Amino acid sequence: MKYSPSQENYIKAVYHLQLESSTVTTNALAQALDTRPASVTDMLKKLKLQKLLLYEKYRGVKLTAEGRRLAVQIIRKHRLWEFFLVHTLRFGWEEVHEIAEELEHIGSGKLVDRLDAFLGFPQHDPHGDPIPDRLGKLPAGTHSALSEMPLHRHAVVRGIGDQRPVMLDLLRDQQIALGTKLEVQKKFSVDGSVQIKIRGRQPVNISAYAAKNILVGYDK
Amino acid sequence: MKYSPSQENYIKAVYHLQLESSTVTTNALAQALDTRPASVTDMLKKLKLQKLLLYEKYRGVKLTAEGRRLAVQIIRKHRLWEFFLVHTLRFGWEEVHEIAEELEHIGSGKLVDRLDAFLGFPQHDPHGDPIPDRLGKLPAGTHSALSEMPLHRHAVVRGIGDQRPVMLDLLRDQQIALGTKLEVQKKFSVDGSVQIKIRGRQPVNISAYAAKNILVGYDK
DNA sequence: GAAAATATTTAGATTTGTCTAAATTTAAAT
DNA sequence: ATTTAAATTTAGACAAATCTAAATATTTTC
Repeated sequence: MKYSPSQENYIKAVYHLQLESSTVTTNALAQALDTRPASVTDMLKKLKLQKLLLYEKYRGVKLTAEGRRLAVQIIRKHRLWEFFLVHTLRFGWEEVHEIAEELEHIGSGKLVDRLDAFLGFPQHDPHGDPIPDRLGKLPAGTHSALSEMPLHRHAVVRGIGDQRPVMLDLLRDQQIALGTKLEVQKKFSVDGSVQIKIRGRQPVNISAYAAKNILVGYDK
Repeated sequence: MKYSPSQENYIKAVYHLQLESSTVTTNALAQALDTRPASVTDMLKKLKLQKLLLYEKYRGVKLTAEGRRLAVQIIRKHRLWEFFLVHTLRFGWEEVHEIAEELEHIGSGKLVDRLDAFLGFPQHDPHGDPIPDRLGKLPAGTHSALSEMPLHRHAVVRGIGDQRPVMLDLLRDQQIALGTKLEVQKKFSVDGSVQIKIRGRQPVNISAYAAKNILVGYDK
């Protein structure tokens, strides 16, 4: 199936927003896509017909398996092109996003796969974001900041960014150490803080700064 | 100014057709663009408003200087991407046209120029067609494909694109060699073949493929 | 739990690029 | 020089993606 750039942008936006809260609102989409809520409603109806997402009016929206598959392929293209722009064409990492927004809509699957091979199957783009492989799988045992974690994904603390005593002090206080298993339950967009759950304990809040410096790994 | 892919395709088509006969008809465009004559008329009106072409109803169409500039930039992108696909990503030369049709509409001018530099400023694409430089100049007079020649201009064979024995065999048969002086008398749009005249001989026909791979020089 | 505030959807319009069918102009043929 | 044929344009319609303004739901607040 072939989708328009606009449709692809909607699917991608839903995917990204779903990482922050599992069902996505019309307004959030309108803001992310720089468009009007009414336009979002219109498009959601079309995407629902194409079975790319589940949508009940006033109830928000979720991707179907097919929608997720599509989103991941678009993200794969985006990140591979960014890698290409920075490492092959020597663009600065700040300039590549906009160009990749266009390139990600180029159709040919063979093109992406050849590009992937040419680049040496990179696992992370220039911003540190993981690049899905041909089958949509993220690099195994990925490290990413706690602040970047999708909700409810089980993860293990693998490293600490800021290792100053003040930071380690905070971690000790919260009983977080290498190997601690946790999941993000909620994200507060006001200040970027996250609420995490560790089995057998009460949920606790972690500031945006700390969350950026707690590196976690997860499988699949 | 930013133009839609559709507008760019029209401009490109006019440019190519103008090489065959200096004013271009509605029907020829409809055929080239695989669309209806009525749609062509509609679009020509819009492109005229944008001053990309000169159009008087029933009288056919011609590019303005600005239209020509745009066409050359699109062709530049197309051919650079084709070169990239064949030489960097190792596609076969038959498969690249379709993908380049999409890539040529990517906006960023910086992207094209970086790509050009990365590829080593190639002067001809994998089909032997000349690649305009950043300023729209074709590789210095000396190397233009026979297929790109305007009618009745005197030229001299300066190089051969495809140098395989099968090609050289054809050239020997037609008594065409480096230094042969010729002119194009007619172009057949059906198959892209050209009729050439060499002084003291009968006119002969050269296929589109061969014409693209016979590189000729002419002064100014 | 009703009123106020916010979020979402509908209704109707607009723009871009396309189409079909009919009308008109130009070119070709007798 | 008419008539016929071919090419081109107009008129009116349609789908995609968007918008504004108004109507309706939902959520929040008191």
